[in-house]
Formats: sequence, C-alpha cells, structure tokens
Amino acid sequence: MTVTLADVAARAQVSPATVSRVLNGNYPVAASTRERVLKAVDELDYVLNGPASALAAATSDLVGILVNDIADPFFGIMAGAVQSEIGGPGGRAGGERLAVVCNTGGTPERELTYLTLLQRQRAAAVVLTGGAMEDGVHQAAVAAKLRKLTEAGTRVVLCGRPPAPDTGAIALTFDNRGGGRELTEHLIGLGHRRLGYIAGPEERTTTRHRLEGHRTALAAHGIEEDPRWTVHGRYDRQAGYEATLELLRRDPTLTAVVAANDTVALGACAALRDSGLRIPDDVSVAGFDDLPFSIDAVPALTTVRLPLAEAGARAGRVAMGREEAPAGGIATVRGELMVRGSSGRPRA
Amino acid sequence: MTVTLADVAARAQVSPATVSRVLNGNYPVAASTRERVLKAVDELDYVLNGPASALAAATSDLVGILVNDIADPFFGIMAGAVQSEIGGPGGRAGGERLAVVCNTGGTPERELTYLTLLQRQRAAAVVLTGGAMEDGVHQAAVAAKLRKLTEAGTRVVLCGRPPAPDTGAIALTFDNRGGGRELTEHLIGLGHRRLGYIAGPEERTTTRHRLEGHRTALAAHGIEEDPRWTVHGRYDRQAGYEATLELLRRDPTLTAVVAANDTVALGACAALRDSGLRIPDDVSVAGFDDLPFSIDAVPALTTVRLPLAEAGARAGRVAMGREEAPAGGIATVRGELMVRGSSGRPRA
DNA sequence: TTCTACATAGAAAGCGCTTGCTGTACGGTT
DNA sequence: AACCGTACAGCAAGCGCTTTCTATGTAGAA
Repeated sequence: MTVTLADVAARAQVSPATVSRVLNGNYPVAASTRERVLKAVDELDYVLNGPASALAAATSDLVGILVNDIADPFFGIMAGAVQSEIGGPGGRAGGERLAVVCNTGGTPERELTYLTLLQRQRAAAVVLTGGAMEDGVHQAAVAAKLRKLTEAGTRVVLCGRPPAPDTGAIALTFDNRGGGRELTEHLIGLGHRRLGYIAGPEERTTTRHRLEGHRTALAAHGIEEDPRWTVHGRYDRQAGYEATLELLRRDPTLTAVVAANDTVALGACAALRDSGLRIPDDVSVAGFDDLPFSIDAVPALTTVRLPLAEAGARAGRVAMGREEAPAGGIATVRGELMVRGSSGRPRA
Repeated sequence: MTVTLADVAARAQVSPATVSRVLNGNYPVAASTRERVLKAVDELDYVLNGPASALAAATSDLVGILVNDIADPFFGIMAGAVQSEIGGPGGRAGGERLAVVCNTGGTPERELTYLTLLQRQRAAAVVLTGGAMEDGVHQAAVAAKLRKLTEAGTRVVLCGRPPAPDTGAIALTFDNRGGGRELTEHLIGLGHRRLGYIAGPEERTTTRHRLEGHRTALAAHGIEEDPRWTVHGRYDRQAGYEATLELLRRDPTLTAVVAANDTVALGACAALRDSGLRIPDDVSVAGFDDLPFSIDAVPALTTVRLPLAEAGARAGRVAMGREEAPAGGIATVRGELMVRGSSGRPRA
C-alpha cells in the first residue's frame, strides 16, 4: 500500500488536518509539531497524492503548453522558456508546477482535444504557441473553448499567435507582417526586383501575415508581383528544397528567394547549391525566425530574429500571474532584421 | 458552478453511476440510455473532472517525459516520438493521455524533483531521455526513486540512457561507444593520425562513452593519444567554437576534429572557417547524432545517425505496454555512420 | 480571579468520481 | 409453472486530501 496522509498523521501523533497544513504551510503550526510531522514524512517517504489534493482544493499545478511541433526548435525554445518561468523545480516561485507540453501537429482537431484534456485536468494555465489555423469553424470552436477555460479561472496566454477577441485570453503577438516587410525591403534596397517567395502552409495566420508583409514592401516600391513568384509548402526543409526548384523552373531570372522561415530557407539554399547557383552572388536567400542554426549556414542566413525565448518567458510569467498582462490584453512583439551573408546585391 | 456528473445524470434521468459507465465504456449500458446520457453531456458541455476521476479510479492519464533541454532538437525529436505513441489525440489507442515534458537542464536535483512531482501525480509512465549524470550520490537517489515508481506500478523507460539495474526500469540504450569508435575509425581510415576531440560535459555517461569509443579506435590502430587533443565543454555551439580554437592553439597540426555532437561540430566548423581553414581540405570534422540540420551544413557533416524518432516511439510503446519490453529489460540501439563532405583525406 | 483573545489542533464534511454489490425485469429452461 | 441466467441500472461506500468550524490551552486584560 502507498503511504497516505493519515499514516503520516498517525506516526507524528497529530491529526491529518495538521499534516496537511504543515505540507501546505498556509496555517499556523507550532514549530515543534511541524518538525515532528516533517520527520514522519521523511521516515515514511510520503508523497502527496496529487489528484486527491487537486480535487479537494479545486486547484491544480498543471500548466499546459500547446505547440505545433515539439521537434522544431522554434517551438522548443518557446516551450522551454515558458517552463522555466512557471516555477517548476529550478523556477523561483514556491508552488511546483508541471508543464504539460502538447504536440498539436498544427491541426485544429488535436488543438481542441488537447484543450479539452487540459480543461479536464483543471489546468492552472494554458499557453498556446504558434500561428493559428484560419479555418472559420475550428477557429470558433477554439475560441469557445478558450472562453470556457478563462471563465473557469484558467489563465490563457497566446504566444506568437494572433489575439482571440472576447475569450479573455492574453495575446503576445509576433509582428510577422512588419518583419516580412522589413526583410523584403532590405532585399529591394540591395537592388532586387525579381523575388521569389516560399510561403508556409495556406490557411495559417503566420503564413498569411509574413506574405502580406512581403507584398506590402513590393507594392511600396512599385514592384508588380508575378503570381508565379509565390509557392506554398510545409514549414520544413524538404518543402523549401522543392519549392525552390519549382520557383527556378517557373522563372530562372529570380535574383532572390524569401522563405517563410529559416528551416525552409535552408532547404532553399540546398536547392540553389544543387542547381549550381551561388549564394548570394547568383541568388540571395532570406529566412525568418533566426533559429540557432541559421548563423551556421554558409553563408550565414539573413533573417528576422524573433525573441522566442523572451516572449515565451513573458508568456510564462503572465500565465502565472507574476507579470501584469499588457494593456488591452494584447502586446505586439517585434522582430529584428539580421542582415548576414546570404543576401547581397543582385547579379548584373 | 461547473457541471458535474450528477448534473448530467439528473438531466439524462439516470444515476451518476450510469453516466460514469457510459463515459468510460467499461460496462454494458443499453443503447437508448447511452444516447440519452451523451445528449445530456453534450447539452451541458460537460467535461469530466480529471483529478476526481484519477482519485477514485486510482489511475492517471499523465505520462512524464524527462529531457535535458527541450529546445534541443535531440530531445525534441525523442519527446515528440514518445508523445505520438502514448495515445494522446491523434494517437491510436483509446485512453487519451497527456504528456508532461519536463526540462531537467541535465541537473540531477531537478531530475529528482520532477520524478517526485510525477510520482505525486501518480503518472502512468515515465520516460527518461538523455545521458545520466555520473554523480554517485544522485545516481543512487535517482535509482531509488525509479524503484519507488516501478513498485507503485508506474512503467519507467530509459531512452538513450544507460540501464539502471534493480530499478525495474526498461532501458533502450544508445550504443555511444560503438558509434564513437566507428566514427574515429572512419577518420583513421582516411589517413588521419592527429585527431582533436571535443568532449561534452564531464561526469556524463554520454560524454564518457563516446570518448571511450574514440579512444578505443585510436588504440586499435596504435595511435598514441596526446592529452592535449581532448577538450571538454558544454553540448552547444559556442562550446564547440571555443574548444576548437583551443585545440588549434594547443596543436595547429591537427588534421581532424571529432565533436561530441552535431551542435558542437557546427561550432567547430565556424571556428575553423574563422581561422581560415578549409573543411575538409585542411581539417576534417565529424559530429554525432545526425540532427536534421547536419546535412545542411557546408560541407554536410559526417556523423553518426542515432534513430531518435524510432527509439522514442519504441520507448513510448513500451511505456504504454503496447510493445513487449526487450529481453532482460535492456536493448541497445545502434547508430549508423553517415559519411559526408566534412571528412576527407588529411592534407599532405 | 474571571473574562476575553489568541494561537493551535482536531472533527468532520465534503470535493466529484468509480465500482462492488444489490436489485429488477425479462426471456428462456426444465 | 417455477426457476434461473442475463442484461441493465442504482445504491452507497469510499478514493486521499482540504478546509470550515469548533474545542482547548494559555496569556494577558479587567
């Protein structure tokens, strides 16, 4: 049998109530009593029963973190930062919390299922990372779920995700549009006029916003976009590779390729190299996110740095109520253009 | 107030017991009754109370995954694979399980704390990934904790970690020694005789085993190792960069650098380039793990591929009791040498 | 001294669910 | 016709904790 509170109480010659109070430290207990209890806890190797405690106290020390793909450092970095702030071991705050990291794979169904699961666990807080799907039906369902959660007292924070109006969720949104615009303006400034764009999966806010930024920049400089210059694909290396070959096939005169993110950009670089093109002499390449490996690409990748760790940490603090929510419940987090070796003047 | 089982029962005109049985599907219920109950559940938007359920049933649907660093794809890939198999949404098996991913930062204290936390939650299973610390005291403490967990019915699986004897834990161990040996033998085969080695942090099994493999290869070929050829450092890019400069300072005649892992190798490449050395013409470089970005390095990295996803998936299945544990509770997972552009014949 | 106040400790009522056991009705046996 | 097995459904006793309310001992106030 496992040891229960009552066992500890018996051994310490006190009532279960007292043991509970010693363990929770939320009620005055005489020092001598406390000591006796702690000794008994130690001797019996007692470990509190989490579910029972959660049930009785109607609270939980679980915090949910939803990510699209945990194997992707983009999400891993944010998740790690969130976790470091929610006060698990190593965190500062007392209450030890457990981070539940959920892989949604970017599908709305799994997002919903996980939210329900977290609701079932009565999670103390939930952090949703990454862009949202733009499927109307599911979006409404997610919003409804978020509202339920916030109404039940769960703090909900969106990190790198557009705001969800009327849900009570706090949003820390990335300025994907602004970053996309800045990036493309940099290339235009270098003299590029024929730019290919490898967009992410359709129906994603991140994809759309970055693309919109790109187009805004083109329009601002009077560059008319050729529809052949945009290709959609997944957010992975292979998609970038294939999309680049496709772009090259459609228009071999492109002088720059802008990718939806760094991983895709790496695939693009590989495709260009395999096609015998030099970077940036023949074609410039740009990414987005500035993941750790981007600086190690050869040449180093020009990209937009997103402060993933900072944003995640802030999301964690807000989720724990340790930092005030931004005014209006919405904060915009800006990226920073990182100009490196993969972008240069176009060939004459 | 939140909706309870009793509310649903009242609305469906049945007893709470029946509602519970419909929800759990583990007891015959007439179709018409079931329908009525499900309708009530739907209308009331009822969500089961996880803690209460866990308490009453003395089971939990939480599965813990311990990783050293969630932002590192090495762990992210394994964690993702484990999660995909434990039957969360999207997984096959019925019981929806939540993966609790815990960042230990590689410290034994946090590892212990997290194990206690998971024990408190009465986790259904726990998967520990990554190498173990070789600190005797802590190692014993962790072993004791693991034994407690397995005794309490929690399935414990070690993934990419040495076996923990007498704990009841199943081990899926990476053959770091063999991989390290193979890698160095490859370099020796190319003609290298002066090889630098950038080892990971000391007191880690992974570090030690890979280094031992390296040395075994050297010894097997009668190469006497110069103590100056080994430098220890963290498992990150910067450590690789600095260690490489240090190696170069100690012995500029080195013709190859073997890194503890791919991330470190990337830092090594950067340091070599910044020192005006060409890869592999002047110095060959080799990594370990074969993370996704390694093939995109220029030149592509010679390394040892560890089947992280496969091992993680298998660990997940074993943890869920969906796959038989290996004989003796221990399985060795071998790596595969991937020869790529970063290694070549030494300069004359 | 008697009363009030404070500091502690205990008794006990749940928290919302699961499940063993106990009906009850019905169809099929003998 | 009496009997039994089967298929459901409900009762009620917990699961192990938290917390309100109450009891007690002691100290200072009157």
